[in-house]
Amino acid sequence: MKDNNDMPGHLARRFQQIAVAVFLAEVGEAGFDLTPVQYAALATIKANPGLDQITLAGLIAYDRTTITGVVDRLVQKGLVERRASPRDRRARELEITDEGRRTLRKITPAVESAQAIMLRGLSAKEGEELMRLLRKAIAAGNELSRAPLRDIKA
Amino acid sequence: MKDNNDMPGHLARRFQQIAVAVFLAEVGEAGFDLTPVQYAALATIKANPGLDQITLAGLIAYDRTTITGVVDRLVQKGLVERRASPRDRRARELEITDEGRRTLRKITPAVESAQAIMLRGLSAKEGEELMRLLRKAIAAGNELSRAPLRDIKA
DNA sequence: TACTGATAGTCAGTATACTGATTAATATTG
DNA sequence: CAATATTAATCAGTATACTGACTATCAGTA
Repeated sequence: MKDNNDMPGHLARRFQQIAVAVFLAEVGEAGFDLTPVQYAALATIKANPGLDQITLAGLIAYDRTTITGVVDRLVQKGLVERRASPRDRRARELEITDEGRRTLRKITPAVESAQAIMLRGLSAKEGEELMRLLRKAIAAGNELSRAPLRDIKA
Repeated sequence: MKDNNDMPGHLARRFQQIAVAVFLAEVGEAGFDLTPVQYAALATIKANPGLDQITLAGLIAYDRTTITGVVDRLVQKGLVERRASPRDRRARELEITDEGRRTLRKITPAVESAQAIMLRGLSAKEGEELMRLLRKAIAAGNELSRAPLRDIKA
């Protein structure tokens, strides 16, 4: 009888569960109220000023229907501005605000410490190897989810 | 600047996302409508007849507030029976039904093939190593989430 | 036994994630 | 250029996950 511990799917779920908990704990202790998903979106908006929501979704592999709510909350917190694109009236352009920039800067130590904590059972070498294997498995499975990772359209 | 691909948290999320998509696709193709979470719960109920919801939650590391809904849906699908415990009037005992047993049996090939597909980018050795590292990281972080893995109380 | 604390389960509320549909606008093509 | 297809975004609906509160019950102790 196959145990849960032999199921990569179960291990994936469990590791993610811990990763989220650690992230929220570290960030919360630093005095911020930002989820992992919101953080990734905010950082990506900062790195790609003026991008639209579909591009944002592709860069972090979120579903397009999920991104709407995530951006809603970032806007509501005053960290991001959303405005109609002048080039394509279907699209919304996203821009980080000064407040968003400030938050991102101040939150970084907590985010980094969270990444360390979630690997605390592993040696540095093992942590690297885990990330390598995850990247490899993810690359092979990229097209299997509804929200694959996408490059910026040239 | 740290990339998403260097963040174990992001990789965890992405791998889990693919794992769920693959599971649902395989199981759906086999003609069943069962989520990974429901599958794990069902298998655990079968292996531990008469267990209560808190014990079930501990065995698969689900939050106790999540398990309520999961069991609701299993009961509604006729796969599980929930009844008051005679020993403890707070608790509910869970039992798999014949229909649940049948479903579990018929769904197994799809579940196994899903586990293989989500590792298809890795060699057998790499897949084993990924699972080992995940298990190790999870063990070290077990207490960090609200829903840690728990043994059955002796 | 009465009091205190712990436990099983649920509920309301919020956030991710998806399916599938819809609207509005843009792109493509006959 | 008119018909068609595609695309950006949103919406309604469902399923995990969690926080924090609450009820009912049980267990331990003064």
